[in-house]
Amino acid sequence: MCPIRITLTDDHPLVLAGMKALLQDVEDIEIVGEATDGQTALDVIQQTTPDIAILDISLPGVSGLEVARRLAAQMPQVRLLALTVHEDHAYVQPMLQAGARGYLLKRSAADELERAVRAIAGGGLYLDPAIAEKALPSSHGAHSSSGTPATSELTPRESEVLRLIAQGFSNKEIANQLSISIKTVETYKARAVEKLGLFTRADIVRYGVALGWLGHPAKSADQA
Amino acid sequence: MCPIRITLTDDHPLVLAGMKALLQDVEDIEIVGEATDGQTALDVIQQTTPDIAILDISLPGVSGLEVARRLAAQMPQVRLLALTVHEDHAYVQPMLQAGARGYLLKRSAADELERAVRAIAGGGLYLDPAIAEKALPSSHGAHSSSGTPATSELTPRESEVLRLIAQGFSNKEIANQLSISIKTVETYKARAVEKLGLFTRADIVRYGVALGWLGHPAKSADQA
DNA sequence: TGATCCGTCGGGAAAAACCTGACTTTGGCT
DNA sequence: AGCCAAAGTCAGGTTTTTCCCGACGGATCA
Repeated sequence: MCPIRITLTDDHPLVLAGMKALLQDVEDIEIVGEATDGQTALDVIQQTTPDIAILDISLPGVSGLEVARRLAAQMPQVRLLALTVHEDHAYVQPMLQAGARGYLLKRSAADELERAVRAIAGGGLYLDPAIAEKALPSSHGAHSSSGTPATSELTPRESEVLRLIAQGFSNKEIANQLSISIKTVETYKARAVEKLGLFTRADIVRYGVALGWLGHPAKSADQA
Repeated sequence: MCPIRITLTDDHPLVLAGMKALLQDVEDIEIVGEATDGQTALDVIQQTTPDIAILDISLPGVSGLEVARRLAAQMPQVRLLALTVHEDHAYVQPMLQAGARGYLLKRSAADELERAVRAIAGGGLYLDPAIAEKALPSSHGAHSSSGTPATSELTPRESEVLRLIAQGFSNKEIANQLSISIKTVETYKARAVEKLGLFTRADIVRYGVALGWLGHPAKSADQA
């Protein structure tokens, strides 16, 4: 039997190296590629066509979610294992809808990683126990045709504004950054919080934290 | 020669296991303890008295900074290597003042970890190149006598208010939470931003992120 | 060929934040 | 004992921001 071929993606080289060290000791697992950002991950995965692509969701540049969506469209045979610190439901669902076959938390036990890999390699689906509880109950049928079911389907503008708000920018500052009117910013914000059921700025910040918009000091400076 | 004895602390078991895997392959390095929270870290370190304690700064419960300060007071012979995602200057300085002998970023290359360990074990001080630049220029002479030179000497109240602001709460919400007048909250905020040289809310959020006030979705719920 | 969604704005009312100034208590210093 | 600085507390009044309601053109889709 040929080994399970895996690519790893995490924006922290140290964490990446750690996971690699963890996995490469295992007999029938082979690390065939690594990346520390979304674009590179896409490239590496396309070049190596691994059995499983493990990727952190919070990536600089192209986000993990974006990577997942593109892979689902371009290389559906590659199975995705999402690996992240975020256990918020709002984040799990989109990831699974984007085609992820597994969702593991960084706070998970180390041996869960191998377990998840084997489960997915065997064609299964593996969710961390902690999130499995949350993810399953509210589940839905299976409509991946038109695109977006319920929550979290913000328009790009809405999402952008919400992120900037979470980062502490005022409507005026956002208006300047995006070169639009304050009024427009207010509209996006209003529509976004309406869709997501958020009320206070603190809600928005929490949402942003869950989505990985914050907590990555070094990165940022993306949209222009 | 006896090996370098090390304890590891990181709140993500997976990351912890990864670093362990990275380090334990090295000849003269021995992992003598692990922890995933600040209190446990303190216990483990006190029990094992390692040569070097590697600890992530953003920890649930007792923060890494707090751990560093207590260790500096109780076990100065244990050398600390701070390991974190935060490369903000505002975070490096307090950590070094708290006695850390090294500061490494998770975005650092993997071999830097071993390098840092050896440097510190040899009695040296190791800063990640990326932060060394920032840390050194603005530096200071060597006044560790009275305590706090310039920044970050917020009163408890100021710090508390600033944290809540970073989390997105309005002055009014904070006033309610702390059972004080809005006006008082405004005063603390004003004094805090004055001391820290912050200007916009976004500045405050960034400061909070650097201090680990945000970015830990699952955790929180501390002060009452 | 309407309905709907997205991006874009304005006016005016309401809320929040900001600036200036002030009072009290605690503690150290002379 | 008197002095003074720092920390905690608050108010009045002005400025800024946000919030609510409404609107319009373009694209898309049935």
